[in-house]
Amino acid sequence: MIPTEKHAYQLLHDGALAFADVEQNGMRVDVPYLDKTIAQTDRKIKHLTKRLRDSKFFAEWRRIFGQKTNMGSREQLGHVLFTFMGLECKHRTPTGKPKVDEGVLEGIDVPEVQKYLQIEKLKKARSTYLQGIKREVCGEFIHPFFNLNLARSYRSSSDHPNFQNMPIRNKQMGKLIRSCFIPRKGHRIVELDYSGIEVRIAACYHQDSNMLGYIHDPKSDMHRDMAQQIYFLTKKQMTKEIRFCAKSYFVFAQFYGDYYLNCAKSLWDTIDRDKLKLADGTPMKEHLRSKGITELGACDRDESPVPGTFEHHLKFVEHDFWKNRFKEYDQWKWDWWNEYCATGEFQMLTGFRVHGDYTKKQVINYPIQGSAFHCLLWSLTQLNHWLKRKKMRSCIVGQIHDSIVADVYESELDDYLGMANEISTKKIRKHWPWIITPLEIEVEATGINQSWFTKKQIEIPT
DNA sequence: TACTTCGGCGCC
DNA sequence: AAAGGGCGCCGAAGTA
Repeated sequence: MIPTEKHAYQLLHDGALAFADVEQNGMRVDVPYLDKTIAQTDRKIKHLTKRLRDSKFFAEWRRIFGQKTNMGSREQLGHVLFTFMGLECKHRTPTGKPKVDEGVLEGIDVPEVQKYLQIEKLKKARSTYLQGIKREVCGEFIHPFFNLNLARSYRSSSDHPNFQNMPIRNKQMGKLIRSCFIPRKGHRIVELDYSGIEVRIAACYHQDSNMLGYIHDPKSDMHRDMAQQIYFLTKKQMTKEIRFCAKSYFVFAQFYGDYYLNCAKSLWDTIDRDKLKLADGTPMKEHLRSKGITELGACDRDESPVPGTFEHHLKFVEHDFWKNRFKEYDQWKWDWWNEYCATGEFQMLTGFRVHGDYTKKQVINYPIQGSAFHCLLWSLTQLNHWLKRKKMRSCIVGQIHDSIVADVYESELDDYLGMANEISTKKIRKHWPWIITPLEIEVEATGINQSWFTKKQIEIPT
């Protein structure tokens, strides 16, 4: 069956009804913890702010801005650093003002600037998350909205509060915020994720033979191979951290349409920031030096890269990536774009006919992002339907693009996981035969009555 | 006071 | 040839 627009409509209709259930279910909040944490964070911010205010650095700041002094203003901080202290401003925003973001400030060797960053992190936690959650608490639940009508890519979005951007990468911040969320009594929070769904769905479009090889062969690993090539490593020298860097800053960046200059720079900066080492402990920069690479390079798009620089190497890696390794994927991107240019529209595998004014990257990314999300949406809808039909105590409480968050009753865990696995990896492929790649899920769960922060990977019962 | 824009930052 | 895809929310600053 080739999906048609009618099926596409039905997907969103049923999805919207399922989301209404999810919104009504809501996520339980540990209100005493939330209140305690707001007060605590408040105190921390006040304390750190006072210390910064008493510094010589801030006296200078106040001398410059007088009555208008505002410690929360990055623009003012940038002015102090780049105009009055004479530091070189290397990065500007699209409107030409000095960039004063975390990346820039981290590279400035002034203790007060590092204090400022620490305060800003806490303010983000307080305003966007702690107070944002508090504002929406009703009883002891929040009921975030999940929208199907806002994202141009045909994904979903979430608001009031946005459930799809709760901190997790920064462990400290993740703990602070995710500890706010707890399961219902006698339940666990169970989160299932599609593994690499975008890569797999992309392959359903371009059908690149090398990519399909990677997806089908469990012993192969695209990110590991790219890490080895980027950093000149043998399999034995690899670490998880190195693989993660290659995956985030090269492979995914390339898939989204980035190019070697940005990739080279972020990969290079990460080496020092994360203190990357080989498996045997050799520092990464020392290793690269032994391979003849001593510096990043100018990263100026008007100058061609100099041999011996990391930038020059990455240009080669990028070329090899698209012209050798994944050349059929590369060809598909052009064919897909040209087809759009000729007809003014493209059709997603999930049946959406998309027309309008789009850039090349949008034309290439939307069908992949959109269809990948639609797999999640279809699975969530089926799973929700099953939970209701069986009158189970477990319920779905949220969704994050490629994952489903549920509040699962102790004795229903195995049934829930069995059915979730059945629907999201097997039934979906009967429903959509265009999915030519295997789909897999991973599951993380908290202990009974434990907060979302404590989730750990668990096995899916067979 | 109400609104918009910008820069920034959290997530996939 | 150009040069990071998709979201929502925050505070600062400017305008009406």
